[in-house]
Amino acid sequence: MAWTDERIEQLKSMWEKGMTASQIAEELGGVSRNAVIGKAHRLGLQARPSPVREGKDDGVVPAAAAPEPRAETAPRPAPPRPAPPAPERPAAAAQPESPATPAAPPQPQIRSIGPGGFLRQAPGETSAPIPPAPPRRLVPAKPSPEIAGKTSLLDLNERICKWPLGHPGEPDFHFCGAPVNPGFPYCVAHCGQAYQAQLPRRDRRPPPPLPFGGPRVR
DNA sequence: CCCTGATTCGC
DNA sequence: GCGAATCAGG
Repeated sequence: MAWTDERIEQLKSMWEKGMTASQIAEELGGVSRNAVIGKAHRLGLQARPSPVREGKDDGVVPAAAAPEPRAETAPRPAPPRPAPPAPERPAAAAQPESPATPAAPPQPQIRSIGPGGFLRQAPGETSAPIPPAPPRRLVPAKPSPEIAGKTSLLDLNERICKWPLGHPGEPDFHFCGAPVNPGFPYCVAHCGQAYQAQLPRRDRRPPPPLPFGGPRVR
């Protein structure tokens, strides 16, 4: 797969967005993680925090030695961590006890919950509109108990057995999940089922009689 | 083991 | 220039 201008642009963009070389390689397709890394370096893209980094040029660095800052080496920029801004929750509900504020008046107001957790205003209510609820943190849905601990479709990757167990649509449908026989999509046992040597015709077991007597002959 | 990026070196 | 092989840390 050639490094066309377009693919190089994609690589630059994804690399600068902080995607890992593996992710970029998978996204581009047709190239390995190493190819992406090699190309990125040849393009002079900014180095990323690497587990290897230093430690090879200095054969021996006593821990007590003066920490020489190595002016030659480019200053190591902080990793571009896209720190998610902590959503500052409007502290309306978190009001600490305020002496000047009397206890909240009882509000047996009947409200219903709209989609997304919005409080519906009662009909005819004259107060200011209720501000929308703050965005809620999304958490992964719990898997159904039938497939808890089983290998689901989303768990599949190149190193676990993809032999299906059960049938799609059934609540407990899942996949084998054992380590694959390297180079195959299945584990050794399921490779044995998936790939069978073809026997000479005379050695093949004749098919069992069909339960309904076989196709009608006229 | 898995992952990561850096480097090397034959092509 | 390319990228597999290798290294080495997390």
